Amino acid sequence: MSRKAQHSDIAFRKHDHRRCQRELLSGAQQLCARRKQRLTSRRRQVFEILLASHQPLGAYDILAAMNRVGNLERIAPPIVYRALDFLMGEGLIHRIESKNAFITCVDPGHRCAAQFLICRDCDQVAELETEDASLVAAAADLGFAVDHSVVEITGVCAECQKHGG
Amino acid sequence: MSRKAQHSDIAFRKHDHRRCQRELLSGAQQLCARRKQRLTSRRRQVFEILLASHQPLGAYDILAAMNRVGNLERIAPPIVYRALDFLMGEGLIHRIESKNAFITCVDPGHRCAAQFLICRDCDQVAELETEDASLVAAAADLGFAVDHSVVEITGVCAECQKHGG
DNA sequence: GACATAATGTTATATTATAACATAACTCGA
DNA sequence: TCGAGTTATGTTATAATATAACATTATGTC
Repeated sequence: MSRKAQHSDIAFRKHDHRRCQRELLSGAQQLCARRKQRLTSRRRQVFEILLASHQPLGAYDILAAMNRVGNLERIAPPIVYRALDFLMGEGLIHRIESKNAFITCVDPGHRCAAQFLICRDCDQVAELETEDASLVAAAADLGFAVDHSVVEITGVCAECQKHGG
Repeated sequence: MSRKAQHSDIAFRKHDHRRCQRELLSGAQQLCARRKQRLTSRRRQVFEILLASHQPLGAYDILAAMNRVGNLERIAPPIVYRALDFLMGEGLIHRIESKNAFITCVDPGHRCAAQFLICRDCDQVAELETEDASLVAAAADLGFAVDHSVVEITGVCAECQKHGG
């Protein structure tokens, strides 16, 4: 079994999510510091909301979480979208196109195109970082210069297959 | 060079688009007839608008095209979305998630997961039908049952690289 | 033709995302 | 430390995408 597979199934296995969160947060802080980018409190707030979630969240879910904190402020959409743009720009989160949602990157800094396995039952997402050699080859054949790739596989994870029937 | 590549680059090469359209339309009619599905005039209208386009179109672009025909009727969004749902269900068109847009399938009936190369300059899309073996293997490793896959590669096609600089 | 079903039409509204501009906060050199 | 330039945040309004719910019409079948 490949390293990728070991890596990939984090979302589909029990693990210490608390620790996972702490590590990703401090990793993000270090990464931003190294790049002279500012992980401001708003940006961190959005990042932490995503970290705390086991599922991808829509921008308005994040917005609701921010407004739910019982305080007086009423956050508006652009604030969330701007924080999301920043976090995506730094590779700290990914956008799941087929769900209009966002999720933390399991391995920021490691700049390889991500691929996602999305369970339509439990809504969890596993991030892989395999590379599709045949697709890369086909693109090269056509002289197509790749910028960005979206690979999102929807289905049912092993756990949900057991339970769901 | 593989069959896929010969197939795939249709969108990025000169070809007889008229003939291409005619063939896809009659193919769609035959396919629906065989399946006892009704390619009604509304559905065909939407399909033809997509066929006539060299680019993916948003639902509201299609809507505008339908309302532009100088006649009195004012079509509303659900009509378009329902036709799109039908056409997707029959595999006659694809949805491009990263653009919220729709495009005709170059090879309906051939039920293999499609992959797209999307030029961000000219907005044209090449449909490939390669299969990502490593991803399929990774999914199998995890016991993940694949339902549907979205593979969308954005970049710049060969033609636009020449012109654009 | 009468019934059941499928498709279309209509109205209203939900969901996702951004434009445009005002204010505040940080940075850095004088 | 002041202030000019820049970056980030806040605010308001609205654009773009998509669906719910229900009324009407068309189609197929007996």
